Amino acid sequence: MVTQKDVARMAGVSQPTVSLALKGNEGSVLPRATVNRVMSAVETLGYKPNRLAQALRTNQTNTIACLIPDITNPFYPSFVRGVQSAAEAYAYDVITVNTEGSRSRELHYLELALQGRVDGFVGSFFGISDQDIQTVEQMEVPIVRLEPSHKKIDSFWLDDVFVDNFSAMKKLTQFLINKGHIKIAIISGRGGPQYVRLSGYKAAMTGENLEPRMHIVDKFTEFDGYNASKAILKVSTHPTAIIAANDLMAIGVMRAINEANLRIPEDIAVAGFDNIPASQLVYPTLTTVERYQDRLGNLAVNLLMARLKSKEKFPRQVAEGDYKIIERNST
Amino acid sequence: MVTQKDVARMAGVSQPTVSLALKGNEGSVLPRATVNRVMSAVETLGYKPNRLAQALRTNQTNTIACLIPDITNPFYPSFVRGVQSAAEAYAYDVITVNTEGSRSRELHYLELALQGRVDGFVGSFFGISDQDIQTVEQMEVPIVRLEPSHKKIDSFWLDDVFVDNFSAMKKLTQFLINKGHIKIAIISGRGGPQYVRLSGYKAAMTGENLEPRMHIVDKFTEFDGYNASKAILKVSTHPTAIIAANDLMAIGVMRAINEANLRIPEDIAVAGFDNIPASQLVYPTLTTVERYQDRLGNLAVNLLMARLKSKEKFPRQVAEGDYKIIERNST
DNA sequence: TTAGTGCGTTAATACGAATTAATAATACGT
DNA sequence: ACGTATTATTAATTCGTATTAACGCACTAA
Repeated sequence: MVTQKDVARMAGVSQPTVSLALKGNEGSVLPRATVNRVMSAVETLGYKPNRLAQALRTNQTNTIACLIPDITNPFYPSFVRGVQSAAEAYAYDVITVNTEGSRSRELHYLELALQGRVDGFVGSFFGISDQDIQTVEQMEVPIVRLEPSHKKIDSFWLDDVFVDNFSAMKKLTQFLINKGHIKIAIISGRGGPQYVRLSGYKAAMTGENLEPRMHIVDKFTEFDGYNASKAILKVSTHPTAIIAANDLMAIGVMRAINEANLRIPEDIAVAGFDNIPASQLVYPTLTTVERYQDRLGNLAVNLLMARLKSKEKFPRQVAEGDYKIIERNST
Repeated sequence: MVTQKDVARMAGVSQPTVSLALKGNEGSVLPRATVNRVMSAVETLGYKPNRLAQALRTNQTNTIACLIPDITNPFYPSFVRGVQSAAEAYAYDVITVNTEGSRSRELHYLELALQGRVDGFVGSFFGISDQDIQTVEQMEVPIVRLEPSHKKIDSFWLDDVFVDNFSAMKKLTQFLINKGHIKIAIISGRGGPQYVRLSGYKAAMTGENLEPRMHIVDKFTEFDGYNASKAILKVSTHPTAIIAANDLMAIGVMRAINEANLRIPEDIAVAGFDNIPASQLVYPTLTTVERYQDRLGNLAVNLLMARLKSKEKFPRQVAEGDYKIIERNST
């Protein structure tokens, strides 16, 4: 492995000179001639700085960790991609980790920072609750969370990016109401983002004096959506529209409707949430809500970098991401 | 940040003693009493070893890089997951990188090793061709590639995992032939794995004295499959089965068939390749080929670890992964 | 008493780069 | 020619850990 010492020897200077030359501080310190000599030695030897050594000395790893519950969940890859491409622009590396959404694993991976492996975190923290914020605050490591709504807490280390799931779902519901639907059911979970979406739905329905029809599920796969709608369709006065709190469940809903020999959207309209890749591959294509995860990833990294680059602490930042209702053929 | 020095001070010993105590080499060197003293100091101070310093000293980062063309391509996340979970078992971290399948980016990221950031590589190398193998060989860094077929090359650093795409596609074609199909078309690209699959199809067809009907595409999205089948369906003697070289295209094919008011599978059967999540969400569900990417990820990491743990060079290893035809409702 | 033998511990050093403080070299003014 | 300012370069040290060689001590055997 080629080191600065080797470069120094070849250029006829000392190691510190090489270090200075490489930093390229606007010709103020080193004369151009020396820099050139060093640079050509760097070139011919193929020197690459050892980032570990740099990190050890400077206390900066130029690496961030991206924590997500599950990379095989179709929602996350594009978030990760957004994170990676933004990080790359800052010359940062990204370590992506699956936490399974478990608190202990999340806390475990936060130790990466204590091991001096990463400078900060970006990601979706399911398990870490308010009581852990103390712990996190003590670590003094910047974290940017991907959250389902605007949360007000005090912190100098926790920033958030979020998409307003509440108003997104409210708007989606309103969209169906405007299409003339009265009997609109929702299938949703009770936790995290799903709770927020549920509230959005409720707000829209009660706002129009319509009766909410809520079907709560514990898990959120296609199968769960399928099962829930089986029950919904049994009732003779079944709804004319079903909203699922995510696309996977919505696709399950569509299957159940198909099997009941009803037509989509003529008999029952269906809408989902997330705009996963599969949503435009099903037939009919699924109306859903796009959250621009890649942009969220970008946004998150930008917030993180602001904190990493700044020498002073500053109060928590919260950035809101866009959403958009994608109208397709299922409504 | 708590260091060994701090622990040493508290335990009333020197830093090297702490280092030795932590290594825990079967009580041979240090007496239990000292070890205990150190350990309790570690505990109360919450000491975490600085992996950067360790890496600098030992020349081992306990980190591997996972290079893939695109994390948003549904084929890869489960491979990545397999890699991560296997690596975690070895206490290795994984840096996942999108290469966009470009040779220059692949080569660029291989430099991570020269920067002392990773111990080895796992992933799918599209761009790196035979002439680069020399370069790679010189780097003396272990690499495990995910390949579409068994490749014979000489190397002490390049291992491969592969699924036999040739026989998989041959078998899939045979499966359709056995169902009584005579006119079977294929939509495929010409490069990489798609070429291998094309060959498998051809072998099966000519083996049964059937005329291959090959439709070559340049890109492999749903849209490309859709377009290609538009052309196929125009002909009055259209095939009774269409195979697409991947699921995305197959789903495009299904859409085209739907729009032509033909039934799947009664009028035309459709089969894909990859078993992406969407393949069981479409209607009808898609017959396809599962390649167990997570296991491939595991396998790849195992090969890599074998090389990392061994002190001697040994000849290239090639491991074959399983595949399985998943029969669903589209055939 | 002396040399020898383990045993437990530590001094010293290295890893590769960054940084501070200091020195060497040169230029400038009188 | 001399002092001073300026510029170019480097010696020395640091980051946190691992490792080797060496040290000191207690104990045994002669």
